[in-house]
Amino acid sequence: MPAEYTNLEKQRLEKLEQLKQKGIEPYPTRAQRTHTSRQAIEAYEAFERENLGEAPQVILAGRLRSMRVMGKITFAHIEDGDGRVQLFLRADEVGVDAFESFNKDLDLGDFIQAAGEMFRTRAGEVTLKVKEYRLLAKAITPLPAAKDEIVDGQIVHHATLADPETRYRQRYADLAINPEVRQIFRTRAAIVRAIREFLDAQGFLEVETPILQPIYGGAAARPFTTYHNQLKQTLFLRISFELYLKRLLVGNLERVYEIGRDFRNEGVDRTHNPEFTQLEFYCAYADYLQVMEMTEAMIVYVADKVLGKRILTYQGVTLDLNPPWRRLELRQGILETTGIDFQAYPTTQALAGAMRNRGIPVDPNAPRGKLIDGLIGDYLEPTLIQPTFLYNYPRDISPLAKSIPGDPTMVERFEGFIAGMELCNAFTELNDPLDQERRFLEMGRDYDSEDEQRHPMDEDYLRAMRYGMPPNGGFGMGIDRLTMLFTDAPNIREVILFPHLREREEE
RNA sequence: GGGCGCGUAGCUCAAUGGUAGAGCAGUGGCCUUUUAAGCCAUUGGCUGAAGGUUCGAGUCCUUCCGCGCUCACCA
Repeated sequence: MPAEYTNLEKQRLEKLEQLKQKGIEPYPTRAQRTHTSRQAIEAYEAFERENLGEAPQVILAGRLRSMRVMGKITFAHIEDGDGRVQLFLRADEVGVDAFESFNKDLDLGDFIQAAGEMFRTRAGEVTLKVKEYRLLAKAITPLPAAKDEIVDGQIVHHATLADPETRYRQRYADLAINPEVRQIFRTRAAIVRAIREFLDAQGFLEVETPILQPIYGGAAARPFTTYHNQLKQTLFLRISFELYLKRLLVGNLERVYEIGRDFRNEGVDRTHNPEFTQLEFYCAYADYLQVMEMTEAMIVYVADKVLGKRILTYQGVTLDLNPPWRRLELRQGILETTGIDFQAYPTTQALAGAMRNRGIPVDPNAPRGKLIDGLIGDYLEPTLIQPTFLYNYPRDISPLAKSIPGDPTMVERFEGFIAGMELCNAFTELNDPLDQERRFLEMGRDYDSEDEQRHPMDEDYLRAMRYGMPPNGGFGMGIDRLTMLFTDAPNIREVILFPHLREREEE
């Protein structure tokens, strides 16, 4: 079904026709460029500084972002990957026809290349004096923002694309006109790069494990389901990497990590997207306290590398990433925020009673661990603004973590919180195959009775563990949320290029 | 899924139930150092969709679609 063109698009299609009639190919196959905008400006400044003989001759390429036609001369700006540079055209230098065509046939948003000599205008801007230019690609649809200026190197928008729906659905347009959006994704890439550097330097091996899995596990989320036609097999998109990465420890790979996509068929909100990027690493012979220290070191390494600072502002709040982070025992934290010492209420009923006494609503179907988890989310998590490790969790919400010696009800697990947001989750990994089997069975029983969601028994994982798994510490962290912190993004969608939105009927 | 809010020109936004407007960009002019260039003129709308109330609906009511916030859900 052909697109319905707007009036503005029809005008541009007419210009396209006029160009063709003049023998100008609106989408030539090849382009030329000798300098980026920044390189050209730097080359000219070097020429000025060092009194070189001749001003630099350059060919620049980029997108036309502004045009000021003033009779026999025209000023314009093109934008490329490095920034913007001004073009200056004079009818008597480019030729009258080419000059007229530049003013009439080109539009904001078109890609062009321009050749000439760099100079500095009276107003002081380093500018390309165009001898020749060539259209590289005609834009039919106008970019949604048209007016902005550059003040002290900062782009000030006077009109912009603000509607979040359009920004996310047409991210290409958002990126094309909002340089700060491009910057978010450069920062995101830098974060991932820095994490790799940090882990690689410590002898970790980066691996890739299956995304399509016959049995999902490693987290408590509902999965997406799919189907392999030829194998006639139902498959799940992974909800975590954990069980596959720990199999690798059985295989004598002592330190492994993976950075990749997880998929969870759950609600969508400010901090949750159905697919998100996760880092998980597993480190043989480490426990959760060592992982805690690694976490601090890694985050600080990334902050130094990416931001060049360890104190950042997130949504108006100053956050200090300098280690050591606050360490707060979960039991103590819940006691302080709710007045409930869950250790004093060892059964679901006793804990539920204590909660009701304090006016805290209780889900009658929730087991004890879920009640405690609820207290964390509702009362504790919002108070954890500065980086905090919450540690020692109840066993029954942590089926893959190892018990604390001498306390079978609790496990060696911590979660890292910043800005009231859960950032990471780690534990001393359970490596006792018999205990693990018991936990799986308990979970199956639990989920059978209360949850509609059954956690499948992963027999191959148990078999792997029976071969012997070294004691190890494991770690998981959401890259999207770390990027939110580092880019001061209020919403996870700001840091995902193409966030999932409900499908909309077009036309 | 519940509650609240929003949806008007390409973009950003106006418009007591009474003729749908502005700025920007677009179009036509003038202009040889501008930079949100300026000046003159001017095009552009199925007001998210469908019903209803009314003499009359962008505005009130109902349903639907989409987005945002929020609650619920979410080891």
